[in-house]
Amino acid sequence: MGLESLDINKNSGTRYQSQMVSFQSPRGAAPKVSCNSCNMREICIPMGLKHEELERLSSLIAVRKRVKKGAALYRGGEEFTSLYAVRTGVFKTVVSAADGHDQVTGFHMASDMMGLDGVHNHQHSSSAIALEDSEVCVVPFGQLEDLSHDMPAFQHQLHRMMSREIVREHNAMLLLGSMRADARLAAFLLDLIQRLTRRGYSSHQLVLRMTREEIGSYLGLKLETVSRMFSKFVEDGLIEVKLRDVRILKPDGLEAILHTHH
Amino acid sequence: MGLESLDINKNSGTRYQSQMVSFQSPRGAAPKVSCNSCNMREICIPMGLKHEELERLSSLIAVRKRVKKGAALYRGGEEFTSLYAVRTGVFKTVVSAADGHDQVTGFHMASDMMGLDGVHNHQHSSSAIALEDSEVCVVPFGQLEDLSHDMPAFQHQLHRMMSREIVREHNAMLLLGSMRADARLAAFLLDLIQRLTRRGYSSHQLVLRMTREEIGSYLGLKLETVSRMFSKFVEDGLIEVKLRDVRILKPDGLEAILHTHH
DNA sequence: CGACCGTTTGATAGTGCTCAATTCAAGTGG
DNA sequence: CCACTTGAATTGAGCACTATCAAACGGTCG
Repeated sequence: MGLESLDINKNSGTRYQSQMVSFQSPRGAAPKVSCNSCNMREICIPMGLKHEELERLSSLIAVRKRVKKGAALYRGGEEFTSLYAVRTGVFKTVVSAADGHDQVTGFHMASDMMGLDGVHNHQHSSSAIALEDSEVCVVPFGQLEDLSHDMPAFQHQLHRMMSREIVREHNAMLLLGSMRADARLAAFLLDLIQRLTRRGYSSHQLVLRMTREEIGSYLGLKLETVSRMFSKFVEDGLIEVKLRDVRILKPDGLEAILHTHH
Repeated sequence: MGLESLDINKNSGTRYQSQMVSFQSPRGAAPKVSCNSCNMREICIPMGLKHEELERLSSLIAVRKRVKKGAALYRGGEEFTSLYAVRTGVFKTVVSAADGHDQVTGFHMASDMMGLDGVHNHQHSSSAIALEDSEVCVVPFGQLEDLSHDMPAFQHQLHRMMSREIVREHNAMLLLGSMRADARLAAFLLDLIQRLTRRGYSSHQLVLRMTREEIGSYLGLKLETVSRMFSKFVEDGLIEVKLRDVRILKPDGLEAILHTHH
């Protein structure tokens, strides 16, 4: 199921992913960037690119940017200039309805791309908020298009990323349009675990970086309902929950919920 | 609100849009294609392109394809080779859940693009079904990428289309995640009318090309609920409904529903 | 004309929301 | 260091909304 998500323990070890940040540079500075040495290169933009292409991509991504917890990387309505690849930390993206009420459209962790919705109309139609102190790679979109002119493989990679976003949202629509509360939360947890596992984290333990309310907003549920579903899963012995800490005891049990009720 | 939709009367005149098809060619044949002479060129792919660029695009789109009512243009799982621009008629796109149960992800009318979800993984992740006898322009994606190499404006146009799809789905998520049944249907009707108006059709009258069940699938509601909401709008004097024929009496009244309830 | 599909409408049940109170964790300031 | 504050999460009770089951109607097309 194409959902989005949070962050978690590295295997059963330390809680924060500080080990993923190989160096700390002065606040707000622009550290030298190399996609070659980034341990997300296998699943980030560089995926499948040749060495020379990777070099040129690195030269493009000259800037990283730090975003403190609660701060916005960009906001709806602002001019669109760049895409952003999450390097460390977690973000939520939210769209605002006419009445000012927000809805979370995704959670984004290391290697995830943000900002694609801004290409149309050259302004962001959503906001990206850091759920913890985070760092992103800044990818100027104009230069990205220039670069892709004479690098077909790279151009195609860009198209695949945009298409993946579309597929992901199709799945989100399927979830919002046809699943019950328990199935929504089960799908959410399974998606989360899957994405974390792909990044080398534990496949049975995770730390939620977002509130129950944010989960509910993403799943189309109220925060009380999310809390109740967590409690139900605990009662059924499927998971263990201590606030933001979640341990998956029976992944198959969660999987089964997706197929119950139609 | 970025929804999707059906088809309708041309102003208050004839019901079908046969006048939009300037010539009829033999069944299954590949009629000569010219974006220049297509009356959708202002809002289709060609939007904003210069004359020379338009010529090269036309040469790319050498084939049109007819799809009979109820038939599939493509199905989930099939190999992805081309994008499709609706020329006449209406389509629905549907994704299938693991349990075989479907969900409509969009309705597509003249000038709308379909198939973008197939770029990722090179296979279609949804199906496109014609809701009436229709015709599409076939756009081979590989050639489209080739063409965009040396035509920056064209490349950017492609990116904007993909981004627009993402924005549209964000709005669909907002609808599915936070609106009540009446607001969903009101948003659906308003989106429909807006899209039809942009294409030169009446701004207050339309013909639904899809069933109540398909509308419900798209809006995350059961067909009975859709029917009841129609009846409620009629009672309130907002619209007139005679099966598939809908007349919008008070657009502002529908608009107001979007803002009621929080 | 009859069969069938789509639509409408009614009665009832269930799911998730609303409102409200309580617990818990993590600050903050005296 | 503890009292206080604040924000998040849990839990309960009642209700609103939508789904479900069922029946009847209507339009279309063989």
